[in-house]
Amino acid sequence: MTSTDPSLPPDAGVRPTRQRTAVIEALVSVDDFRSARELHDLLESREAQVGLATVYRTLQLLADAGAVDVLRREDGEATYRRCSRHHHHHLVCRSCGATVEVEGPAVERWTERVSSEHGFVDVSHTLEVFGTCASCRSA
Amino acid sequence: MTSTDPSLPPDAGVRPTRQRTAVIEALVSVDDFRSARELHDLLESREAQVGLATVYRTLQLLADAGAVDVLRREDGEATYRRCSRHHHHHLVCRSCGATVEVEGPAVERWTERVSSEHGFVDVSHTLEVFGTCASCRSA
DNA sequence: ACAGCAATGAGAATGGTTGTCAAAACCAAT
DNA sequence: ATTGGTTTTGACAACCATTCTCATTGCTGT
Repeated sequence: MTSTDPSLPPDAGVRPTRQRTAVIEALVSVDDFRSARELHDLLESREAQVGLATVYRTLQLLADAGAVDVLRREDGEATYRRCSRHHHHHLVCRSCGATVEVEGPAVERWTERVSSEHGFVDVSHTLEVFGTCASCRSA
Repeated sequence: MTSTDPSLPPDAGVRPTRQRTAVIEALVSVDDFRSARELHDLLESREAQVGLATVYRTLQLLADAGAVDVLRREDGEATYRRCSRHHHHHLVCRSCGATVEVEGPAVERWTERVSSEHGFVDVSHTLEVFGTCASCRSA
């Protein structure tokens, strides 16, 4: 099997199967945050034949590898999106779900400063911005 | 603004019952994020006799009123904490769960700027910082 | 081909959260 | 106090996302 798949990490013991490829392609084609069930439905409509459990497993794999970002909706349901590898945040339209990746050096600095002021080490952070995008505003 | 009165807002139709008072007192006594089940267990150990469903309902009520903050753990479970009413963020120790409320004018400005740059309106944001606090570091 | 490990699928199990609904508590006005 | 109407509660069922189980299948290197 040609390991030309660009999205799976070249780690040992991880095989690029038909199912995993299908999940990744689904993620690439819809460039928005989608839940596992939504992705599974999409795959079904494409006759891709992937079990729901496998979708979950693959998403977890990708999330651990840092290939997708995980975002929780208000109700706690996890959604996934293929993302660039460098650190960034999201601007999410709460109406249509459109997302924009944004960087915030100021935020990174602020996080650093505040956490060290309080004696916290080994810090990470989550930051998501929700709003109404331009097209949804006029619509 | 910062009413330290641990009571419900004087909105019409909302009654300060024994159960609601108990939930609020539990929230006040443990000044950390706790899940509904954890709070329910705590109430039971205090012989407070409050049904789990009522705990959920009360927490939702308080969250809607802005009297408590909701934070989701990694696994998606919702946790609640009594908080000051003004806008702030949290510094959370991922080892002991201790939380510090922090303010970030720089973050607020950045959020404003970035969202308007992308044509987003009516924006809100979530920002949580996770790390290891000083006492857990030395322990 | 063979052995061994990885991956899958189907369904069951788990667990947080919400819904249902009859009973109880409460408030206001007689 | 007694009514009458509304709110709240509790026990349990229902829901739903996620994980687990495990027998079966697929892949890989020898």
